[in-house]
Amino acid sequence: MVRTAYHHGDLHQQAHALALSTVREHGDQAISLRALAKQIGVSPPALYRHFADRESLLAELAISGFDALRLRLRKVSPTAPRQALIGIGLAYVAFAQEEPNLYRLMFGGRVLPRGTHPRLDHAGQAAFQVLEDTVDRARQSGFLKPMPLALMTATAWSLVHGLSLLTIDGHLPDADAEPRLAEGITSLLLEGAIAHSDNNKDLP
Amino acid sequence: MVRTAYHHGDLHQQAHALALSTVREHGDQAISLRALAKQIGVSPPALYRHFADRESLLAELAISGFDALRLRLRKVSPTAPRQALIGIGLAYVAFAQEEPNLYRLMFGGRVLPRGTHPRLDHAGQAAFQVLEDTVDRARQSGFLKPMPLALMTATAWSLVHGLSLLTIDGHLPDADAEPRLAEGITSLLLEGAIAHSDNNKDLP
DNA sequence: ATGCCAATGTTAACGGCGTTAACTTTAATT
DNA sequence: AATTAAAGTTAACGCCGTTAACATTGGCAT
Repeated sequence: MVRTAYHHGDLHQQAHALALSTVREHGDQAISLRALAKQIGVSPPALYRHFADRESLLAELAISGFDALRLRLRKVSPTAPRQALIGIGLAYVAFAQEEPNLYRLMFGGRVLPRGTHPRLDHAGQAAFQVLEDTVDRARQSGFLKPMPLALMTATAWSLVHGLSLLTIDGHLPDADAEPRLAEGITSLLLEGAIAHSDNNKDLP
Repeated sequence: MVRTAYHHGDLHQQAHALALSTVREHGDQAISLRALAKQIGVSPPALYRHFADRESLLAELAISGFDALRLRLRKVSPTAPRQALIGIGLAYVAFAQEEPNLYRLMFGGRVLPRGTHPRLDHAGQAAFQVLEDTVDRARQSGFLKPMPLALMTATAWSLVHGLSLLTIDGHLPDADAEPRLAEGITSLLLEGAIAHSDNNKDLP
C-alpha cells in the first residue's frame, strides 16, 4: 500500500498510536472517533474500515497496555524468592502509577467486560501469568507455605491491584509522598505466606 | 411545596432514586439526563434546577453508595480481633459483589476524582473510618504486630479493594464459584500481621 | 496492458447526548 | 394584592457514534 491523497495507507497504525497517547495523557473518556479522525486528517467513517466501533479501538489499546505490563514484569530479574516476589509486586504497582490512565482502561471494567474479547482476555492472562510464575517458583522452592497456588496468586494480585488503584485514585499517598508504602505492604503480606519452621500450619 | 401539573414538587428525590436504581442495574454509563427526564415525565432542563450537571448527580449517587457501605461495615458485630478483622473484610467484599455497579461508580476513578467534591470525599472517608477503627482496635489490643496503623489499614484496604474489583470484573472466581476465596485471602494476610505470641495461636 | 474487484476512502444524514438561553407558570413573601 | 424567587417549559447549539450510499484506487487475473 502506498500513501496517496485519497488512500491514507497507514490509518490503522496511526489511529492506534494517536489514540494510545491520548488515553495515556487524558484517559479513555477523552477518546472521540470524530476528533481522532480530524487530528489525523481523515473523515470519521474512515476509521470504521479499521475498527468495528469505539469499543474495539479501546480494546486494542488495552491489549497494548497488557503487553507493556507483561514486558515490564518480565524485566524483573529472577533472584532469591523474597526479592523476586517483592520486586515483581513493586514493578506491578510502579507500572500502574506511571500509566494510571492506561491501567484504568485495562481494568476499569466499565468497558470491555471479560469474556467478550478473546484477544484482550489472552493479553490479560499472559501478563497475569508472569506474576503467577513468580509465585509458583517461590512456592516450589519451599520458600512459601504449602497452600494452593491459586489462593496465593489471587492474594498477591488482589493486593497489588488494590494498592495500584487506591494510589492512582488518590485514596492512598502515592509513590512520591510515601515511597516505601508499596514495599511495606508487600512485605507485610509476605510475612503471612512465608514458611516458618515453627508456624506452618494449614489455613482454610 | 405541593404537586401541581406544572411544578413537580419532588423532582430531586425522584431523580436521585431512579438514577440510583438505574446505576445499580446497568451501571453509570446507562445514566442519561434526557432519558431520566423522560422517564419521570419532565423536560430535560428541569433536572438542572436540582443538579449542576451529570457529574453532580453521579456524585450524589456515589455518596449514597458510600453511606450504604459504611452502614454495612458498621453492622459487623465487634467480637474477638481475629473474627472482627475477617468479618469486616468479608463484609466489604460482599458489599462490592452485591452492588458491583455502585461500587465501580464509587471507586471507578474515571469520574469524580478525589479532592474535587468535599461531600463525596467526606462520605468516602467516613466509610473508610469504620475499617480503620476495626484495625486500630485489634492493634491496640495487642493482637497485631506493633506497626504503623496507616500501613496496616492501607494493606487491609488494598487487599479487600483489589479482591472486590478483580471478582466483580471476572478476573477471579466470584463468591458463588469459590465461596471461601475471600476468607482464605484475608486469613493469609492476617498471618503476616498477627503478633506471634502463644495466646494468639488459638483458632484456625 | 487492461479490466475488474476488493480495499479504503468520501459526503450526507440520523438519532442521541449534555447543556444553555429565553420564557412561563406557580409558590411564597411582603 | 403585588412582587419576587423557584421550578418548570420550548428551542436550539454543538458534540458524539454510527450507517448508508457513493467515489477512488491498488493489486490481480486475464
